[in-house]
Amino acid sequence: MGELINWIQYTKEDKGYQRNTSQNEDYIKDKQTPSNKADKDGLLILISADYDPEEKKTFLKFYDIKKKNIAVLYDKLGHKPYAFSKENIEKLKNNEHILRISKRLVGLEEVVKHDPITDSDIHVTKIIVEDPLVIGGTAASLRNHIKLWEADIKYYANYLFDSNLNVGKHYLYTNGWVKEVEVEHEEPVRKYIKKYSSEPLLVEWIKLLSEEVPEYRMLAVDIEVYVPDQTRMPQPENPRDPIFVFSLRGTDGLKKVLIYNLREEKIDKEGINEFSIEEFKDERELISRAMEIMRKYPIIVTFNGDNFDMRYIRRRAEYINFRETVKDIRLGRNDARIDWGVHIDLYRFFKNVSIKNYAFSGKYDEITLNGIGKSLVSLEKIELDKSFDEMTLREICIYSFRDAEITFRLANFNNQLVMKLITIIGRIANMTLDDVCRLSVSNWIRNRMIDLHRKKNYIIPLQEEIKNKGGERHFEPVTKGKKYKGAIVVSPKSGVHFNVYVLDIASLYPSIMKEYNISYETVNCPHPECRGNLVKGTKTYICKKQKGIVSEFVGLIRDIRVNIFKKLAKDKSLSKDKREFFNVVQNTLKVFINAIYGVFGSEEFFLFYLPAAEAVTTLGRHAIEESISEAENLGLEVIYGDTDSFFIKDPRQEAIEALIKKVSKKLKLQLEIDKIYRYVVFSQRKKNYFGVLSDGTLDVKGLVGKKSSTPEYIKRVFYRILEELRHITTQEEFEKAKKKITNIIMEAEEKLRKRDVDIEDLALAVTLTKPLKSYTKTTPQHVKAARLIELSTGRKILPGSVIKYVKTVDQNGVKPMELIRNRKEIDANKYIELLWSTLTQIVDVLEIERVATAKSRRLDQYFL
DNA sequence: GCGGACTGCTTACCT
DNA sequence: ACAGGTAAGCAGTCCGCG
Repeated sequence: MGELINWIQYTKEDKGYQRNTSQNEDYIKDKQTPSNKADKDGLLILISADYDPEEKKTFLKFYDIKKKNIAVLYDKLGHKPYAFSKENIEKLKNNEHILRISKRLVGLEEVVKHDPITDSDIHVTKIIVEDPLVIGGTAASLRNHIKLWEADIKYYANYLFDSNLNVGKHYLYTNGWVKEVEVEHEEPVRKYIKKYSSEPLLVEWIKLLSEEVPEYRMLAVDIEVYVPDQTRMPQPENPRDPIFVFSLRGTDGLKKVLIYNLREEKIDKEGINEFSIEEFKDERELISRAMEIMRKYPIIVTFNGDNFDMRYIRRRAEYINFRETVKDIRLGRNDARIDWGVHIDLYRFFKNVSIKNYAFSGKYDEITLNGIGKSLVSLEKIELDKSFDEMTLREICIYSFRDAEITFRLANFNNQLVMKLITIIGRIANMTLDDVCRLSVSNWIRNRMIDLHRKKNYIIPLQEEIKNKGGERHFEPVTKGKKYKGAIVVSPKSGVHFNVYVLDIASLYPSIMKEYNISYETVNCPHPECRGNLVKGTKTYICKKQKGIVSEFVGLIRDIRVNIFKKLAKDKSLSKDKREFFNVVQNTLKVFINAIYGVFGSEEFFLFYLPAAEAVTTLGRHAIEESISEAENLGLEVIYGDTDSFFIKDPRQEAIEALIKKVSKKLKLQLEIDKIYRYVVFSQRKKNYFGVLSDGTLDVKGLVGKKSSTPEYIKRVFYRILEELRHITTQEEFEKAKKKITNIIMEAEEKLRKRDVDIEDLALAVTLTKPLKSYTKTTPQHVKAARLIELSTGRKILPGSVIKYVKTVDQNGVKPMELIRNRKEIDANKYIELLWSTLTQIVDVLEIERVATAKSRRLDQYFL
């Protein structure tokens, strides 16, 4: 391995490990405080772990804060892979499958575990083996032949849980061991640690989450492959085309393009000062040099490197008999990891819906380098109007470097916000950074739940065991195909309403899970004495004796967020940077809190239990119904409600305060004023309205004019109308605005009729959500358009791509944007209909009417 | 053979 | 591979109609 991994020799020599059966022995020998804060010698942060199949050991990857390198440490505890069986030892000893693997069997041990479902201690057999593959991963593995518990947890994850290690935590290295280290905290943090000193669990979390996240040394990498005829994309699994460009951009200021000059072209470097160019005469030299540079960086960042860049490098090197040079790139089925550090694939990270919607509040919608770059760091790809064949190598270098630059900026903007996020998620989930950036929120939560089970010595139940608890479904879901009934939506009172307060129940579902002790083991628990503790309107009962593991976890992280990190984020005695950091922490906690209910309500989730999920929504419906009726008792007028929030028209201040008190007392839930509208406009449709908030900002919900698929032209008319409405403060002003709005509509319609609109602005943009082949039941318009693109250009349209098409007068009725040649093809009437149907949603309520039919209409035939 | 009523599919949104 | 509820447009089907 590389020169940078200084400590590997300490550990690799240490082969004579002993078997250690005590599963809870600390890796950490003792606690230590660094004598001097400035001296960061040996101060490490755990960021990753993996299993070395040759050494048959787990190794840990630490980020060395001072050296800004990776330190690798191999296992010294003699930890071994294992799983549990409920058969007793004697019986197992003679089991044919155990006999079959006896050579790789380390031992069988009887251990006591707590079974959360029966709430009792049970004796199980721990099957300890030499190699994780004995447990799972091959056809012959034990878990495919005998019933095992905890047999589908990655071995290195197991290792972290059992060794009491936590990803993202600081450790101190001395004499071949790492020790847990007490890092210094700032005064406000210390204050909280003191305040909650009677709750050790809470203190642990405060400490863990407030530790500093280092500034990582990283390198962004992007490669280009030379494909002679542009018709095909380079395929890593068939790497017949040469890699000819590596663009590299590092946090230390490195800006380099390495190019294999396969055309023997004189590259014009004049005026390029953004980066330097290194030329190579041979592809192998290029790859060697690129790998040499890459190995100097502990963190490699790519955009889609798992399935393209890193994979192609490895496969191509193998293809040209150059495997040795790239053997420290390890390809998995769906990922590419690097032995010398951590490879972060930003494509995987940004694709994650929790990241997209919660961490970045949906600021980007297209998951491409261009789309995300544009939205988050205001840098776009260089547009290509010709193929590499037709470009000079100079042009290709500039093009390629831009990609590396965007990737670099995505990883580095806002003080490495993305890396902070990944690290904090790693801390909360106790998951390696490699896994955090590749896996979804359900895996993050699963990982932490497994850790919590281990720490409580709970055996993790099988999905079938949870299902076998039984318990019926009590309410038919409203939506066909759903598993259980969800939230309620109260029909809006249509019309214009001034001075409207929106109240919402603070984190409704998580609060319910916490307050009502909802967890897979506490809902329909085994204790006869809890059977009377029913969820209203159901036969579901909830445990009164034990605190549920899920409930406890939600409660804990919710408390930490609300009581500590939200406050730290606003603590003026802290520096701006610190406050921002704590704000990222509290937002990351929010991601978890928001996702927990959904994850536990998902059938695939390993702790899914339908009666528990149903109990949450049932209690949620009660909560909002009770809140609304309490509001009405206080003489408040409720004009709309959805799930956890309701709208009150022109309320008395005291009534609101009284309501908040009442709900807090009666339901143990916190009502909050979410927002106040100067006015809000409802049609009769649910989840569709707009309003102007007290600070004058426009708030549009659900209306067609807001949808990403609506043509730009119609959107613009829509927002122009709303802009007219935005300034209105009184009923009288409404009347005046109506005239203006009518004019806007008439003008827009006239332009459409004359087809006096840019074709691009008429495109509907609809996402293809699955492969073209799998639309068998119907052929939606965007599918028709996508097929036309494939037919005429030969380009393959993949799921996730946004299809832009226009409505035409030909027999298809649609045509992809890029194939339109003539304005005459456009079906103007369809667009006029579309315009009206979009605007109806705002205009209806304002009593602006559309009178004549499309054909006979003239401008003066509109009236108010 | 045609058109309206209806159902189902698909997407994008809200909480 | 986090949930359910709602709106809207369109595709496809059924049914009545001398």
